[in-house]
Amino acid sequence: MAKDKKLVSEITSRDTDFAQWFTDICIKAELVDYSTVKGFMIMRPYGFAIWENIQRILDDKFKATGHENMALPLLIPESLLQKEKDHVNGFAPEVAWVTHGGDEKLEERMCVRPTSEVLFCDHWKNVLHTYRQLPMLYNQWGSVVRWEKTTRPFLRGREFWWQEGHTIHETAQEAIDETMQQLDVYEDVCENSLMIPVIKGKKTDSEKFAGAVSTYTIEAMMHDGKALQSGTSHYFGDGFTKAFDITFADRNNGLSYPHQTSWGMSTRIIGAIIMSHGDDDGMVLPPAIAPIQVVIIPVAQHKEGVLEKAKELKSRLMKKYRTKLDDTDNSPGWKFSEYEMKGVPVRVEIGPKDIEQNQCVLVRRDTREKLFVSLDNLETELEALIKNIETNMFNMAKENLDSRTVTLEKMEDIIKVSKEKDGFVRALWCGSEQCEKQMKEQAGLSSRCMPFGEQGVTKGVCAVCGKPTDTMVIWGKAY
RNA sequence: CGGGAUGUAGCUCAGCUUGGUAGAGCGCUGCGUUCGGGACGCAGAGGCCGCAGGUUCGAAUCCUGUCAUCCCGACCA
Repeated sequence: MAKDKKLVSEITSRDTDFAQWFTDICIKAELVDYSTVKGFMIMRPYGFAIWENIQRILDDKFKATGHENMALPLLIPESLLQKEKDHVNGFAPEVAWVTHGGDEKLEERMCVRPTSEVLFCDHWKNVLHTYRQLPMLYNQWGSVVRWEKTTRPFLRGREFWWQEGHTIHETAQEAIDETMQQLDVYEDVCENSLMIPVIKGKKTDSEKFAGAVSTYTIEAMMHDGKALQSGTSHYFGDGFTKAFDITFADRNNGLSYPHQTSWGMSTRIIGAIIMSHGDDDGMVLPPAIAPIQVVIIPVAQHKEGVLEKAKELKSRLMKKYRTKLDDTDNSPGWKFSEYEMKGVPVRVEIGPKDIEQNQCVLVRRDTREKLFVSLDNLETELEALIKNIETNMFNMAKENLDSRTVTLEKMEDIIKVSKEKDGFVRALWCGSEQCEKQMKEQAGLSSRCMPFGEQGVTKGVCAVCGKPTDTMVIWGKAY
């Protein structure tokens, strides 16, 4: 059969309507369901299993770098939210308010946390006394609420699940190092576990977190050329700790304000996985986070010996992989499509013909290539195949990123290119908010980040106003 | 928050113009035949036609209101 033919008619073709394709996958692959409250999604077991696997990887890395998990209240009294001026201005317009307890009106209304900076500050104020307690390296797994006007599964919801790391440090430098370290953790997880290449950099002032001194980001490019912020790390300096009057006895027996960070990654990353790797037949999941890594499909399972052999393979593979044997009475063709839609990295087919020849068929999800493998070296072949799949997934995503990134100098070229197709534009910027605004109005592009490393090193003039500058910016359309 | 559209079975929708017993496909249940790319036959279950008023002998259908959802813009992890 033709390789480019779409197998599953229920999924809209990716090139026909990318947004609809994405929604189809979320629903058909049973990742989420809509709830009766707009913007609040139900994460179904398969979708949640993906999140659990991501959580595990992140959590291990947080623990390895000395962080501890804890849990803070869901509600924030209005007076507490008000304490840091920039922060409240940024979040107040989009919080949900609790005004009553039972039938009784509350003395002070409380918002459902949109993020927990002020809660951590309120806590630190009580427990921090001496430099000997620093740093405090905390993380919280939970959900937050932001009353968004438009919502989409994973990408934007009124409630979303995430982790938020919050730390305080004795010195500014220590906090800055922490900010960078956690950004590197996110980069590592994206590139080495999720197989999504990212661009690491700093946000411009207009794009930074409300209340932060500086915000850092990893930006990924989706298959349609749009950007998705995949993780952020903020350096707060002592802005919050001064606003909350958090002090400690320092090494000279004076009172000092600690320096603070926060960093987060959310279930939005699942959207990034879908939109980076998926194709017309459904998801393509990175093996590291796939709830099912290997699915065994018996062919003609009613025939003698087939199911027994399939079970035997399952018990062998279970030792190393999350393995599922589908012995329901759906047809093999139905099963093929089902697990392709769900993005299972490797399918093992075993039927009477295979058993005769002591072999099985391995089919990789990313390329759909078939491999006939002797049952004697199944494990070694499978291990190599999975490595190969991971490399290929990263390379494909990288190729998309590279081929859709252009470096431009003149505004007219930027306008022209951004009208033709979505992608990243590298262009110099003088640093003024005015020019950033103009880029948005004329070319429809927002600044994604000022990239680190080689990407950022250059000299020339601002693409908008022509002033000399050495600040490179990645511009793009964002989700 | 502005502009547009849509609410009928679990899902996708037909029926509404011209009022008169609630429909199809897919999915679901049961039995049988199948099984190497979403198999087939037969039998079944499933509905407050978004909600509230009104007109009428009679409303899914006409009128008014209301709620919800989706798309496009402005705002956003």
